[in-house]
Amino acid sequence: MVPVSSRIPGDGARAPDPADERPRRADAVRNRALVLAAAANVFAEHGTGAQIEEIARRAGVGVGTVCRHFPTKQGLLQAVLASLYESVVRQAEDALAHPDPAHAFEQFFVSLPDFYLRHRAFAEQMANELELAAQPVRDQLMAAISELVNRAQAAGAIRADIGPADVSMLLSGVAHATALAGDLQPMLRERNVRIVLDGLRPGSTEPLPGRPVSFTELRDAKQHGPR
Amino acid sequence: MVPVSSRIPGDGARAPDPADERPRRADAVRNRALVLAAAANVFAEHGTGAQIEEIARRAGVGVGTVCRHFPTKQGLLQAVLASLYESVVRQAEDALAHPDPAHAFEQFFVSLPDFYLRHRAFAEQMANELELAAQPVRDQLMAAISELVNRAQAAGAIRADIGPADVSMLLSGVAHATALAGDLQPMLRERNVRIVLDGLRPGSTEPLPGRPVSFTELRDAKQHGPR
DNA sequence: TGAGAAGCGGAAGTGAGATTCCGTTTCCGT
DNA sequence: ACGGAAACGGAATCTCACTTCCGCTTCTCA
Repeated sequence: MVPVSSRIPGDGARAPDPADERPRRADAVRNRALVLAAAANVFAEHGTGAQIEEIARRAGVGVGTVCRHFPTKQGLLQAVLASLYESVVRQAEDALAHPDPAHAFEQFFVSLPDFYLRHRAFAEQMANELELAAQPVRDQLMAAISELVNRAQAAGAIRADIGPADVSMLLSGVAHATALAGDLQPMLRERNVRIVLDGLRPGSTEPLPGRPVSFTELRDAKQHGPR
Repeated sequence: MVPVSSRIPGDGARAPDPADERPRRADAVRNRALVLAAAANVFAEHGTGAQIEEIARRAGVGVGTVCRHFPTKQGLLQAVLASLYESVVRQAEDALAHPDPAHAFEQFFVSLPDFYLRHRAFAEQMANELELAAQPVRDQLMAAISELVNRAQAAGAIRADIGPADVSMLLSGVAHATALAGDLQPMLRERNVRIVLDGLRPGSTEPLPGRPVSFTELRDAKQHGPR
Protein backbone atom coordinates (compact mmCIF):
# COMPACT_ATOMS: atom_id res chain seq x y z
CA MET A 1 0.00 0.00 0.00
CA VAL A 2 1.30 3.43 -0.88
CA PRO A 3 1.22 5.76 2.13
CA VAL A 4 -1.23 8.56 1.53
CA SER A 5 1.35 11.26 2.22
CA SER A 6 3.51 10.06 -0.64
CA ARG A 7 0.74 10.11 -3.18
CA ILE A 8 0.86 12.91 -5.63
CA PRO A 9 -2.33 14.94 -5.84
CA GLY A 10 -4.11 14.07 -9.04
CA ASP A 11 -2.37 10.74 -8.95
CA GLY A 12 -5.38 8.96 -10.28
CA ALA A 13 -5.20 10.98 -13.47
CA ARG A 14 -1.54 10.27 -14.05
CA ALA A 15 -1.86 6.54 -13.66
CA PRO A 16 -0.87 4.56 -16.78
CA ASP A 17 -3.42 6.30 -18.99
CA PRO A 18 -3.28 5.42 -22.61
CA ALA A 19 -3.21 9.18 -23.17
CA ASP A 20 -0.15 9.88 -21.05
CA GLU A 21 1.51 12.44 -23.26
CA ARG A 22 4.35 13.53 -21.00
CA PRO A 23 7.50 14.46 -22.94
CA ARG A 24 9.91 11.61 -23.45
CA ARG A 25 13.61 11.66 -23.87
CA ALA A 26 14.80 11.44 -27.44
CA ASP A 27 16.48 8.07 -26.99
CA ALA A 28 13.35 6.67 -25.40
CA VAL A 29 11.26 7.69 -28.36
CA ARG A 30 13.76 6.21 -30.76
CA ASN A 31 14.03 2.95 -28.86
CA ARG A 32 10.30 2.59 -28.64
CA ALA A 33 10.06 2.82 -32.39
CA LEU A 34 12.92 0.37 -32.86
CA VAL A 35 11.24 -2.10 -30.57
CA LEU A 36 7.92 -1.80 -32.31
CA ALA A 37 9.50 -2.34 -35.70
CA ALA A 38 11.56 -5.27 -34.51
CA ALA A 39 8.52 -6.80 -32.84
CA ALA A 40 6.52 -6.53 -36.03
CA ASN A 41 9.21 -8.42 -37.91
CA VAL A 42 9.78 -11.04 -35.28
CA PHE A 43 6.09 -11.70 -34.76
CA ALA A 44 5.70 -11.92 -38.51
CA GLU A 45 8.38 -14.56 -38.70
CA HIS A 46 7.72 -16.62 -35.61
CA GLY A 47 4.11 -15.91 -34.83
CA THR A 48 2.82 -14.76 -31.48
CA GLY A 49 5.03 -17.24 -29.69
CA ALA A 50 8.10 -15.21 -30.55
CA GLN A 51 10.32 -14.39 -27.61
CA ILE A 52 10.90 -11.02 -26.06
CA GLU A 53 14.61 -11.63 -26.01
CA GLU A 54 14.71 -12.12 -29.75
CA ILE A 55 12.80 -8.90 -30.22
CA ALA A 56 15.19 -7.07 -27.94
CA ARG A 57 18.19 -8.41 -29.80
CA ARG A 58 16.70 -7.48 -33.14
CA ALA A 59 15.97 -3.99 -31.90
CA GLY A 60 19.45 -3.68 -30.50
CA VAL A 61 18.26 -2.99 -26.97
CA GLY A 62 18.07 -4.93 -23.70
CA VAL A 63 15.02 -6.88 -22.66
CA GLY A 64 14.52 -4.41 -19.86
CA THR A 65 13.98 -1.70 -22.41
CA VAL A 66 11.40 -3.70 -24.29
CA CYS A 67 9.54 -4.39 -21.09
CA ARG A 68 9.64 -0.81 -19.92
CA HIS A 69 8.02 0.44 -23.09
CA PHE A 70 5.56 -2.41 -23.23
CA PRO A 71 5.06 -3.77 -19.74
CA THR A 72 3.55 -6.99 -21.00
CA LYS A 73 4.05 -9.07 -24.07
CA GLN A 74 0.35 -8.91 -24.62
CA GLY A 75 0.57 -5.15 -24.77
CA LEU A 76 3.41 -5.23 -27.23
CA LEU A 77 1.49 -7.59 -29.43
CA GLN A 78 -1.50 -5.32 -29.36
CA ALA A 79 0.59 -2.32 -30.26
CA VAL A 80 2.02 -4.17 -33.24
CA LEU A 81 -1.43 -5.34 -34.18
CA ALA A 82 -2.82 -1.86 -34.08
CA SER A 83 -0.18 -0.64 -36.48
CA LEU A 84 -0.87 -3.57 -38.79
CA TYR A 85 -4.55 -2.81 -38.74
CA GLU A 86 -3.76 0.73 -39.71
CA SER A 87 -1.78 -0.50 -42.62
CA VAL A 88 -4.66 -2.69 -43.77
CA VAL A 89 -7.07 0.19 -43.47
CA ARG A 90 -4.73 2.18 -45.65
CA GLN A 91 -4.79 -0.56 -48.25
CA ALA A 92 -8.56 -0.59 -48.21
CA GLU A 93 -8.65 3.15 -48.64
CA ASP A 94 -6.14 3.01 -51.45
CA ALA A 95 -8.38 0.55 -53.21
CA LEU A 96 -11.39 2.71 -52.54
CA ALA A 97 -9.63 5.56 -54.30
CA HIS A 98 -9.81 3.73 -57.59
CA PRO A 99 -12.71 4.98 -59.72
CA ASP A 100 -13.84 1.55 -60.93
CA PRO A 101 -15.68 -0.24 -58.09
CA ALA A 102 -14.98 -3.65 -59.59
CA HIS A 103 -11.30 -2.97 -59.73
CA ALA A 104 -11.30 -1.45 -56.26
CA PHE A 105 -12.90 -4.50 -54.74
CA GLU A 106 -10.62 -6.90 -56.50
CA GLN A 107 -7.53 -4.94 -55.65
CA PHE A 108 -8.27 -5.12 -51.97
CA PHE A 109 -9.33 -8.72 -52.13
CA VAL A 110 -6.04 -9.65 -53.70
CA SER A 111 -3.83 -7.49 -51.54
CA LEU A 112 -5.04 -8.71 -48.19
CA PRO A 113 -3.89 -12.32 -48.43
CA ASP A 114 -0.57 -10.96 -49.53
CA PHE A 115 -0.40 -8.89 -46.43
CA TYR A 116 -1.26 -11.83 -44.21
CA LEU A 117 1.52 -13.78 -45.78
CA ARG A 118 4.07 -11.38 -44.39
CA HIS A 119 2.37 -11.01 -41.04
CA ARG A 120 1.71 -14.35 -39.60
CA ALA A 121 1.05 -12.86 -36.21
CA PHE A 122 -1.74 -10.82 -37.65
CA ALA A 123 -3.39 -13.87 -39.08
CA GLU A 124 -3.03 -15.79 -35.86
CA GLN A 125 -4.36 -12.95 -33.89
CA MET A 126 -7.46 -12.61 -35.95
CA ALA A 127 -8.22 -15.97 -34.50
CA ASN A 128 -8.33 -14.71 -30.97
CA GLU A 129 -10.33 -11.97 -29.43
CA LEU A 130 -7.68 -9.92 -27.72
CA GLU A 131 -7.58 -7.71 -30.75
CA LEU A 132 -10.53 -5.98 -29.21
CA ALA A 133 -8.19 -3.24 -28.07
CA ALA A 134 -7.87 -2.17 -31.67
CA GLN A 135 -11.57 -1.33 -31.79
CA PRO A 136 -11.44 2.10 -33.42
CA VAL A 137 -9.16 0.97 -36.24
CA ARG A 138 -11.24 -2.11 -36.59
CA ASP A 139 -14.33 -0.06 -37.13
CA GLN A 140 -12.55 1.93 -39.81
CA LEU A 141 -11.62 -1.26 -41.56
CA MET A 142 -15.13 -2.57 -41.40
CA ALA A 143 -16.46 0.66 -42.80
CA ALA A 144 -14.01 0.54 -45.68
CA ILE A 145 -14.84 -3.06 -46.51
CA SER A 146 -18.55 -2.34 -46.41
CA GLU A 147 -18.02 0.53 -48.78
CA LEU A 148 -15.99 -1.60 -51.18
CA VAL A 149 -18.68 -4.24 -51.18
CA ASN A 150 -21.55 -1.83 -51.61
CA ARG A 151 -19.96 -0.02 -54.48
CA ALA A 152 -19.02 -3.23 -56.24
CA GLN A 153 -22.56 -4.47 -55.84
CA ALA A 154 -24.05 -1.23 -57.12
CA ALA A 155 -21.84 -1.59 -60.19
CA GLY A 156 -22.97 -5.19 -60.63
CA ALA A 157 -19.42 -6.44 -60.23
CA ILE A 158 -20.24 -8.89 -57.48
CA ARG A 159 -23.38 -10.76 -56.61
CA ALA A 160 -26.06 -8.92 -54.70
CA ASP A 161 -26.91 -11.63 -52.22
CA ILE A 162 -23.78 -11.30 -50.11
CA GLY A 163 -22.91 -8.96 -47.29
CA PRO A 164 -19.71 -7.49 -45.89
CA ALA A 165 -19.60 -10.22 -43.29
CA ASP A 166 -19.46 -12.85 -46.01
CA VAL A 167 -16.65 -11.05 -47.73
CA SER A 168 -14.57 -10.60 -44.62
CA MET A 169 -14.96 -14.24 -43.74
CA LEU A 170 -13.95 -15.38 -47.20
CA LEU A 171 -11.03 -13.05 -47.08
CA SER A 172 -9.85 -14.36 -43.77
CA GLY A 173 -10.14 -17.89 -45.09
CA VAL A 174 -8.20 -17.23 -48.23
CA ALA A 175 -5.63 -15.29 -46.31
CA HIS A 176 -5.13 -18.02 -43.79
CA ALA A 177 -5.03 -20.88 -46.23
CA THR A 178 -2.60 -19.15 -48.51
CA ALA A 179 -0.39 -18.00 -45.69
CA LEU A 180 0.09 -21.62 -44.72
CA ALA A 181 1.36 -22.46 -48.16
CA GLY A 182 3.79 -19.62 -47.64
CA ASP A 183 5.85 -18.14 -50.40
CA LEU A 184 6.24 -21.64 -51.60
CA GLN A 185 3.31 -21.65 -53.93
CA PRO A 186 2.55 -18.12 -55.00
CA MET A 187 0.70 -19.48 -57.99
CA LEU A 188 -1.55 -21.58 -55.80
CA ARG A 189 -2.30 -18.54 -53.73
CA GLU A 190 -3.19 -16.53 -56.79
CA ARG A 191 -5.47 -19.28 -58.07
CA ASN A 192 -7.14 -19.62 -54.71
CA VAL A 193 -8.02 -15.94 -54.65
CA ARG A 194 -9.36 -16.15 -58.19
CA ILE A 195 -11.56 -19.10 -57.46
CA VAL A 196 -13.13 -17.39 -54.49
CA LEU A 197 -13.61 -14.23 -56.51
CA ASP A 198 -15.38 -16.33 -59.11
CA GLY A 199 -17.71 -17.51 -56.39
CA LEU A 200 -18.52 -13.88 -55.72
CA ARG A 201 -19.43 -13.09 -59.32
CA PRO A 202 -23.04 -12.25 -60.02
CA GLY A 203 -25.30 -14.67 -61.86
CA SER A 204 -24.42 -17.66 -59.76
CA THR A 205 -26.50 -20.74 -59.64
CA GLU A 206 -28.72 -21.39 -56.63
CA PRO A 207 -29.49 -18.65 -54.15
CA LEU A 208 -27.50 -18.63 -50.92
CA PRO A 209 -29.21 -19.69 -47.72
CA GLY A 210 -30.01 -16.93 -45.24
CA ARG A 211 -29.41 -13.32 -46.19
CA PRO A 212 -26.58 -10.81 -46.37
CA VAL A 213 -25.15 -9.80 -43.02
CA SER A 214 -23.59 -6.46 -42.24
CA PHE A 215 -20.83 -5.94 -39.70
CA THR A 216 -23.25 -4.18 -37.42
CA GLU A 217 -25.53 -7.17 -37.32
CA LEU A 218 -22.56 -9.45 -36.89
CA ARG A 219 -21.36 -7.53 -33.89
CA ASP A 220 -24.77 -7.52 -32.31
CA ALA A 221 -25.03 -11.24 -32.81
CA LYS A 222 -21.67 -11.69 -31.16
CA GLN A 223 -22.70 -9.68 -28.19
CA HIS A 224 -26.01 -11.35 -27.66
CA GLY A 225 -25.31 -14.83 -28.86
CA PRO A 226 -22.85 -16.02 -26.23
CA ARG A 227 -22.84 -15.17 -22.58
CA MET B 1 27.05 -41.96 -18.65
CA VAL B 2 25.71 -45.45 -18.18
CA PRO B 3 28.50 -47.88 -17.24
CA VAL B 4 28.99 -50.44 -19.99
CA SER B 5 28.53 -53.38 -17.64
CA SER B 6 25.03 -52.25 -16.71
CA ARG B 7 23.82 -52.02 -20.27
CA ILE B 8 21.53 -54.75 -21.35
CA PRO B 9 22.69 -56.54 -24.49
CA GLY B 10 20.58 -55.52 -27.43
CA ASP B 11 19.79 -52.33 -25.57
CA GLY B 12 19.83 -50.34 -28.77
CA ALA B 13 17.06 -52.42 -30.25
CA ARG B 14 14.82 -52.05 -27.24
CA ALA B 15 15.00 -48.30 -27.22
CA PRO B 16 11.63 -46.51 -27.59
CA ASP B 17 10.82 -47.98 -31.00
CA PRO B 18 7.57 -46.89 -32.46
CA ALA B 19 6.93 -50.57 -33.17
CA ASP B 20 7.31 -51.75 -29.60
CA GLU B 21 4.53 -54.28 -29.51
CA ARG B 22 5.18 -55.88 -26.14
CA PRO B 23 2.01 -56.97 -24.37
CA ARG B 24 0.53 -54.39 -22.03
CA ARG B 25 -1.46 -54.81 -18.91
CA ALA B 26 -5.19 -54.45 -19.33
CA ASP B 27 -5.43 -51.32 -17.21
CA ALA B 28 -2.62 -49.71 -19.16
CA VAL B 29 -4.43 -50.28 -22.42
CA ARG B 30 -7.65 -48.92 -21.01
CA ASN B 31 -6.00 -45.86 -19.53
CA ARG B 32 -4.17 -45.10 -22.70
CA ALA B 33 -7.44 -45.04 -24.56
CA LEU B 34 -9.05 -42.89 -21.89
CA VAL B 35 -6.22 -40.40 -22.07
CA LEU B 36 -6.36 -40.22 -25.83
CA ALA B 37 -10.09 -39.61 -25.80
CA ALA B 38 -9.86 -37.00 -23.07
CA ALA B 39 -7.02 -35.27 -24.87
CA ALA B 40 -9.02 -35.11 -28.07
CA ASN B 41 -11.84 -33.38 -26.22
CA VAL B 42 -9.68 -31.03 -24.25
CA PHE B 43 -7.59 -30.02 -27.25
CA ALA B 44 -10.78 -29.47 -29.19
CA GLU B 45 -12.06 -27.14 -26.53
CA HIS B 46 -8.95 -25.26 -25.56
CA GLY B 47 -6.68 -25.66 -28.54
CA THR B 48 -3.14 -26.90 -28.39
CA GLY B 49 -2.45 -24.79 -25.30
CA ALA B 50 -4.60 -27.07 -23.18
CA GLN B 51 -2.94 -28.33 -20.02
CA ILE B 52 -1.83 -31.85 -19.27
CA GLU B 53 -3.41 -31.69 -15.86
CA GLU B 54 -6.82 -30.93 -17.34
CA ILE B 55 -6.46 -33.87 -19.67
CA ALA B 56 -5.49 -36.13 -16.79
CA ARG B 57 -8.45 -34.98 -14.72
CA ARG B 58 -10.83 -35.50 -17.62
CA ALA B 59 -9.45 -38.97 -18.21
CA GLY B 60 -9.72 -39.77 -14.51
CA VAL B 61 -6.04 -40.59 -14.16
CA GLY B 62 -2.98 -38.89 -12.67
CA VAL B 63 -0.65 -36.68 -14.68
CA GLY B 64 2.02 -39.29 -14.23
CA THR B 65 -0.07 -41.73 -16.20
CA VAL B 66 -0.60 -39.32 -19.04
CA CYS B 67 3.10 -38.66 -19.22
CA ARG B 68 4.05 -42.31 -19.12
CA HIS B 69 1.86 -43.12 -22.08
CA PHE B 70 2.86 -40.01 -23.96
CA PRO B 71 6.25 -38.87 -22.76
CA THR B 72 5.82 -35.41 -24.22
CA LYS B 73 2.87 -33.19 -24.82
CA GLN B 74 3.96 -32.93 -28.40
CA GLY B 75 3.67 -36.67 -28.73
CA LEU B 76 0.22 -36.71 -27.23
CA LEU B 77 -0.87 -34.01 -29.59
CA GLN B 78 0.40 -35.97 -32.53
CA ALA B 79 -1.37 -39.10 -31.41
CA VAL B 80 -4.63 -37.17 -31.17
CA LEU B 81 -3.99 -35.61 -34.51
CA ALA B 82 -3.41 -38.96 -36.13
CA SER B 83 -6.74 -40.21 -34.88
CA LEU B 84 -8.46 -37.09 -36.15
CA TYR B 85 -6.87 -37.53 -39.53
CA GLU B 86 -8.24 -41.02 -39.61
CA SER B 87 -11.66 -39.72 -38.91
CA VAL B 88 -11.38 -37.24 -41.77
CA VAL B 89 -10.22 -39.96 -44.10
CA ARG B 90 -13.28 -41.91 -43.08
CA GLN B 91 -15.47 -38.94 -43.97
CA ALA B 92 -13.84 -38.67 -47.36
CA GLU B 93 -14.38 -42.35 -47.97
CA ASP B 94 -17.97 -42.12 -46.87
CA ALA B 95 -18.49 -39.38 -49.40
CA LEU B 96 -16.71 -41.39 -52.04
CA ALA B 97 -19.20 -44.18 -51.46
CA HIS B 98 -21.99 -42.05 -52.85
CA PRO B 99 -22.75 -42.93 -56.49
CA ASP B 100 -23.21 -39.34 -57.67
CA PRO B 101 -19.76 -37.69 -57.95
CA ALA B 102 -21.21 -34.20 -57.64
CA HIS B 103 -22.96 -35.11 -54.43
CA ALA B 104 -19.91 -36.92 -53.13
CA PHE B 105 -17.68 -33.93 -53.63
CA GLU B 106 -20.11 -31.53 -52.09
CA GLN B 107 -20.78 -33.75 -49.13
CA PHE B 108 -17.12 -33.86 -48.24
CA PHE B 109 -16.61 -30.20 -48.92
CA VAL B 110 -19.40 -29.34 -46.52
CA SER B 111 -18.50 -31.82 -43.82
CA LEU B 112 -14.89 -30.85 -43.38
CA PRO B 113 -15.41 -27.30 -42.11
CA ASP B 114 -17.92 -28.77 -39.74
CA PHE B 115 -15.31 -31.12 -38.44
CA TYR B 116 -12.80 -28.34 -37.95
CA LEU B 117 -15.30 -26.45 -35.94
CA ARG B 118 -15.33 -29.17 -33.32
CA HIS B 119 -11.61 -29.74 -33.39
CA ARG B 120 -9.89 -26.49 -32.96
CA ALA B 121 -6.61 -28.22 -32.29
CA PHE B 122 -6.81 -29.87 -35.64
CA ALA B 123 -7.25 -26.58 -37.38
CA GLU B 124 -4.46 -24.97 -35.42
CA GLN B 125 -2.20 -27.82 -36.13
CA MET B 126 -2.73 -27.75 -39.84
CA ALA B 127 -0.92 -24.47 -39.55
CA ASN B 128 2.25 -26.03 -38.30
CA GLU B 129 4.40 -28.69 -39.79
CA LEU B 130 4.71 -31.09 -36.91
CA GLU B 131 1.88 -33.07 -38.38
CA LEU B 132 4.49 -34.66 -40.57
CA ALA B 133 4.43 -37.68 -38.29
CA ALA B 134 0.99 -38.52 -39.61
CA GLN B 135 2.38 -39.11 -43.08
CA PRO B 136 0.67 -42.41 -43.96
CA VAL B 137 -2.80 -41.21 -42.97
CA ARG B 138 -2.10 -37.99 -44.73
CA ASP B 139 -1.38 -39.80 -47.93
CA GLN B 140 -4.64 -41.67 -47.63
CA LEU B 141 -6.48 -38.39 -47.22
CA MET B 142 -4.79 -36.88 -50.23
CA ALA B 143 -5.63 -39.90 -52.30
CA ALA B 144 -9.27 -39.69 -51.28
CA ILE B 145 -9.49 -35.99 -52.06
CA SER B 146 -7.85 -36.49 -55.42
CA GLU B 147 -10.36 -39.16 -56.22
CA LEU B 148 -13.29 -36.96 -55.20
CA VAL B 149 -11.99 -34.16 -57.38
CA ASN B 150 -11.27 -36.34 -60.37
CA ARG B 151 -14.65 -37.98 -60.33
CA ALA B 152 -16.47 -34.70 -59.92
CA GLN B 153 -14.54 -33.26 -62.82
CA ALA B 154 -15.23 -36.28 -65.01
CA ALA B 155 -18.91 -35.79 -64.28
CA GLY B 156 -18.63 -32.11 -65.14
CA ALA B 157 -19.73 -31.12 -61.66
CA ILE B 158 -16.77 -28.87 -61.01
CA ARG B 159 -14.51 -26.90 -63.30
CA ALA B 160 -11.77 -28.75 -65.07
CA ASP B 161 -9.01 -26.22 -64.53
CA ILE B 162 -8.47 -26.92 -60.85
CA GLY B 163 -6.42 -29.57 -59.08
CA PRO B 164 -6.62 -31.35 -55.75
CA ALA B 165 -4.16 -28.88 -54.29
CA ASP B 166 -6.53 -26.02 -55.06
CA VAL B 167 -9.38 -27.83 -53.42
CA SER B 168 -7.50 -28.69 -50.28
CA MET B 169 -6.33 -25.13 -49.93
CA LEU B 170 -9.81 -23.73 -50.36
CA LEU B 171 -11.09 -26.24 -47.89
CA SER B 172 -8.54 -25.32 -45.31
CA GLY B 173 -9.40 -21.66 -45.77
CA VAL B 174 -13.11 -22.17 -45.42
CA ALA B 175 -12.58 -24.44 -42.48
CA HIS B 176 -10.39 -21.99 -40.70
CA ALA B 177 -12.45 -18.94 -41.38
CA THR B 178 -15.65 -20.57 -40.31
CA ALA B 179 -14.12 -22.13 -37.24
CA LEU B 180 -13.27 -18.64 -36.04
CA ALA B 181 -16.86 -17.58 -36.30
CA GLY B 182 -17.61 -20.59 -34.17
CA ASP B 183 -21.08 -21.91 -33.65
CA LEU B 184 -22.08 -18.33 -33.43
CA GLN B 185 -22.92 -17.90 -37.06
CA PRO B 186 -23.79 -21.27 -38.54
CA MET B 187 -25.58 -19.51 -41.34
CA LEU B 188 -22.52 -17.51 -42.25
CA ARG B 189 -20.52 -20.68 -42.32
CA GLU B 190 -23.01 -22.32 -44.62
CA ARG B 191 -23.01 -19.32 -46.95
CA ASN B 192 -19.25 -19.24 -46.99
CA VAL B 193 -19.05 -22.84 -48.11
CA ARG B 194 -21.65 -22.22 -50.79
CA ILE B 195 -19.86 -19.23 -52.21
CA VAL B 196 -16.61 -21.12 -52.53
CA LEU B 197 -18.44 -24.04 -54.10
CA ASP B 198 -19.91 -21.60 -56.60
CA GLY B 199 -16.38 -20.56 -57.43
CA LEU B 200 -15.63 -24.17 -58.23
CA ARG B 201 -18.54 -24.58 -60.64
CA PRO B 202 -17.67 -25.12 -64.29
CA GLY B 203 -18.21 -22.42 -66.88
CA SER B 204 -16.53 -19.68 -64.94
CA THR B 205 -15.34 -16.48 -66.48
CA GLU B 206 -11.65 -15.99 -67.10
CA PRO B 207 -9.24 -18.90 -67.01
CA LEU B 208 -7.18 -19.33 -63.86
CA PRO B 209 -3.49 -18.49 -63.93
CA GLY B 210 -1.09 -21.41 -63.85
CA ARG B 211 -2.39 -24.94 -64.09
CA PRO B 212 -3.92 -27.58 -61.83
CA VAL B 213 -1.56 -28.98 -59.23
CA SER B 214 -1.70 -32.48 -57.81
CA PHE B 215 -0.63 -33.38 -54.30
CA THR B 216 2.36 -35.20 -55.66
CA GLU B 217 3.60 -32.11 -57.40
CA LEU B 218 2.85 -30.04 -54.35
CA ARG B 219 4.93 -32.31 -52.16
CA ASP B 220 7.81 -32.25 -54.58
CA ALA B 221 7.68 -28.49 -54.71
CA LYS B 222 7.77 -28.39 -50.92
CA GLN B 223 10.80 -30.61 -50.80
CA HIS B 224 12.77 -28.82 -53.45
CA GLY B 225 11.52 -25.27 -53.07
CA PRO B 226 12.99 -24.42 -49.65
CA ARG B 227 16.35 -25.50 -48.28
C1' DT C 1 29.34 22.04 -17.87
C1' DG C 2 27.17 19.80 -14.10
C1' DA C 3 23.23 18.09 -11.40
C1' DG C 4 19.64 15.26 -11.54
C1' DA C 5 16.05 12.95 -13.77
C1' DA C 6 15.01 9.52 -17.28
C1' DG C 7 16.31 5.58 -19.50
C1' DC C 8 19.21 1.56 -20.18
C1' DG C 9 21.07 -3.40 -19.89
C1' DG C 10 20.84 -7.61 -18.33
C1' DA C 11 21.08 -10.49 -14.14
C1' DA C 12 17.96 -12.24 -10.82
C1' DG C 13 13.18 -13.28 -9.55
C1' DT C 14 8.71 -15.54 -10.61
C1' DG C 15 5.36 -18.38 -12.20
C1' DA C 16 3.05 -21.48 -15.04
C1' DG C 17 3.23 -25.77 -16.72
C1' DA C 18 5.65 -29.94 -18.52
C1' DT C 19 8.31 -33.90 -16.93
C1' DT C 20 10.35 -37.04 -13.54
C1' DC C 21 10.53 -39.90 -9.53
C1' DC C 22 9.26 -43.08 -6.29
C1' DG C 23 6.40 -45.26 -2.72
C1' DT C 24 2.08 -47.64 -3.29
C1' DT C 25 -1.38 -50.26 -5.80
C1' DT C 26 -3.00 -53.33 -9.36
C1' DC C 27 -2.57 -56.94 -12.50
C1' DC C 28 -1.11 -61.59 -14.15
C1' DG C 29 1.04 -66.07 -14.63
C1' DT C 30 1.82 -69.96 -11.78
C1' DA D 1 -3.39 -67.37 -3.33
C1' DC D 2 1.17 -65.29 -4.14
C1' DG D 3 5.39 -63.15 -5.89
C1' DG D 4 6.99 -59.86 -8.63
C1' DA D 5 6.67 -57.00 -12.62
C1' DA D 6 3.96 -53.28 -14.54
C1' DA D 7 1.31 -49.20 -13.74
C1' DC D 8 -0.45 -45.74 -10.98
C1' DG D 9 -0.89 -41.05 -8.56
C1' DG D 10 0.66 -36.91 -7.58
C1' DA D 11 4.20 -34.28 -5.15
C1' DA D 12 8.67 -32.56 -6.28
C1' DT D 13 11.59 -30.98 -9.85
C1' DC D 14 12.97 -28.76 -13.93
C1' DT D 15 12.43 -25.62 -17.65
C1' DC D 16 11.64 -21.73 -20.04
C1' DA D 17 9.95 -17.26 -20.68
C1' DC D 18 8.09 -13.19 -18.96
C1' DT D 19 8.76 -9.53 -15.68
C1' DT D 20 11.11 -6.90 -12.18
C1' DC D 21 14.95 -4.59 -10.14
C1' DC D 22 18.89 -1.89 -9.57
C1' DG D 23 23.50 0.01 -10.42
C1' DC D 24 25.24 2.44 -14.39
C1' DT D 25 24.78 5.54 -18.52
C1' DT D 26 22.76 9.06 -21.23
C1' DC D 27 20.07 12.85 -21.92
C1' DT D 28 18.25 17.53 -20.79
C1' DC D 29 17.98 21.92 -18.97
C1' DA D 30 19.74 25.66 -16.48
